[in-house]
Amino acid sequence: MLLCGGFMMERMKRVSIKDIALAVGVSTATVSLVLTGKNKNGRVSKEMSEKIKKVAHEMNYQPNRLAMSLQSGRSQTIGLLVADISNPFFGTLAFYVQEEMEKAGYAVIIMNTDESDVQMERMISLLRSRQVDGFIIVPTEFGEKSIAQLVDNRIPLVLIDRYYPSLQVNGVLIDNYQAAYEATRYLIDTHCERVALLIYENSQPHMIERERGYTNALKDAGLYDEELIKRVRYKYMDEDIIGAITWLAQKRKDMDGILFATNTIAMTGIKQLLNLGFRIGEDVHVVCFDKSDAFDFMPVFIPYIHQPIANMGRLASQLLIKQIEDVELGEELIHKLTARLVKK
Amino acid sequence: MLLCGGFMMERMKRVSIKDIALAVGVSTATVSLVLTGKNKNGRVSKEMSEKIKKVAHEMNYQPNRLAMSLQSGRSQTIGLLVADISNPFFGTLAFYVQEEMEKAGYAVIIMNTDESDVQMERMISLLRSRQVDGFIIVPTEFGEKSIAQLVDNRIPLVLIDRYYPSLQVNGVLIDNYQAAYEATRYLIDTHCERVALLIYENSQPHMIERERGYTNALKDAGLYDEELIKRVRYKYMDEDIIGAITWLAQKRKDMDGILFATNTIAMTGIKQLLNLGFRIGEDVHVVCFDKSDAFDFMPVFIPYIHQPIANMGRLASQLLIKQIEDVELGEELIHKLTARLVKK
DNA sequence: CTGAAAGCGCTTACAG
DNA sequence: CTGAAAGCGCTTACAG
Repeated sequence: MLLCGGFMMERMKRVSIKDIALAVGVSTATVSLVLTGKNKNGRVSKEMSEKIKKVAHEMNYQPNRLAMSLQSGRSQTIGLLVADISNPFFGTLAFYVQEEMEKAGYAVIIMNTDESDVQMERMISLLRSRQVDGFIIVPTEFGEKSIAQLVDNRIPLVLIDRYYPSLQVNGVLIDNYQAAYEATRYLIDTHCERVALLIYENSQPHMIERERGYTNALKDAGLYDEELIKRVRYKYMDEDIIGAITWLAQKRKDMDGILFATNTIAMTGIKQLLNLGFRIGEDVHVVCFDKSDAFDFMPVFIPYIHQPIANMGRLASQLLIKQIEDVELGEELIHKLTARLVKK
Repeated sequence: MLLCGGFMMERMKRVSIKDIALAVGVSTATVSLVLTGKNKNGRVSKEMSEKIKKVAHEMNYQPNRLAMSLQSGRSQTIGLLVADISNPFFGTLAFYVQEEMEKAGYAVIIMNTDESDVQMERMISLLRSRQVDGFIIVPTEFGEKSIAQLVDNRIPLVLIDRYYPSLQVNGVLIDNYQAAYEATRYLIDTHCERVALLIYENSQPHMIERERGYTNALKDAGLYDEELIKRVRYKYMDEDIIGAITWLAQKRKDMDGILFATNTIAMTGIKQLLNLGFRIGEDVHVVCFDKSDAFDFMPVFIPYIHQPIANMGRLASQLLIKQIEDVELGEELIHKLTARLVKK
């Protein structure tokens, strides 16, 4: 029984529950019951049930999830807001979020905020009007208000990679203080005495924590010097980094170590060090956040802080699903995973 | 007029057109008309119209796009299927597709096929049941049947990066033959006489074209040697590449150039060359597809074929939108963009 | 064991 | 100028 023989060349109207009901000679309610597997206590007879399934299959019935969603109030879709999907860190994060959510039957709509608060707000509202069941968000620097609104409205939400300390909301990130402390400590142990920090000029807690880890490690070793902290702007990153490295090279000829607060900063920073003739691992030691494929091509191994991206993505997804499905969540709001320093 | 004062702590039922109608004392039809801007020929009085807008705003009304979609049959959502979102090539592609589709009011659901035909089929069906308006797909090697079905059903669809020659469907990709020819020609001009090719063992047209470009360039120069073509498996890429390079180094000591058919192959390949003590640009010259940040760290510049990813993503999006909105499309089905060889 | 009816939140003829 | 009604494709009490 092929009902769509001659229509192959037209964009076909898809077959609905009604068409099946009509074909079998039964009500749509019965069809729905059978097809959704809610025919528990033998409500529909075995034979009828079989017949309905058979016809549905023959007619190549695909349920319209939009209609199901409208009915149930659940879209089985979540929104993932990242700063930039073309950045491998976020790409990988998206990969694992997607994988984990799909297992639970959710689709993921990914959008880029490009670090803009305005964009983030727009996208949240856009996705809400699409009735997403929840959000996983890498929040922007000054977007606290938009996030607070989600929290107030009890929208299922997990922040990832960064968070706002004032908000009562689930967060998944690494222990940035500990990671930066350990990385700095490593440089000290490598006999660096003048360790610089290159970091975003930015008030986000995860950056502040990294700076605090760096600062404390140096203070604990009696080596702290405020002048060695160089801040760069996200928008003018490249020129600021080049300027900072150049400055350090000229004014601070005793500089012998650098902690790069992000991988992106490290990429440009290391390039500039090489341009200026520094021999990494000899004239200057460096550590950075996150591995980059590029490091494999360096003549010397570049130590880095390994963020467990897969675990971050998976944990965030699991927390979100629990929120959506109203499962008890446990006390802990912020989940700090441990980042490992990889020294080779 | 704030109607939701005390409910802030409950997950609120969102305000609907009905609530507004009730509040203003008018029918839902009128509210809909005003709010969708379809109140052309003064159907609704100016004052009433203003009042409705005002109340809608005060009640913080957000339309439910699911309901709109069910009604209109348009979800304003498209599916983007890539091989792996954590790969920067696809991440960047996704970035531009997303950007372009968003401009036109479409959301993008991104999914990973992981190069699996089965996965691709599953995802297409999943997304169809979510009523996506169209697809942009990086097709898998043997997934022709799933794609053919979309074509038969006249689902708006654009293939990207790869295509199936037998199908009448829009495609956006680079001229792989020309690119590979030019790259190989460049190696010959650099005085290489024994140019190897490292390529996936794979029957996809884009790979075949790359091989054909390579082969013809060498034949035209009278330098072709079948033995210099080494095929690697996607699943066992690393070991196969290492094996291939090692083989070339041992058995083909006269090998003096390599064309890497993809960036991923190049990354491992170059690493292995370095491990074996080859000096790139001296003992052996290489060219590969796509730039990688890693190349900035090489002591010598690595020539690469620059694929115009942004243009590919944008063009694919525009073609898809035209299909969805039934705009005349022009004769050309396959759009081959020119890839540029970057020699520094 | 099965169906008629109401409803999810919208839009769109149709009638007045 | 405005409203009642039907419908998009489902599900879910309710009634029999």
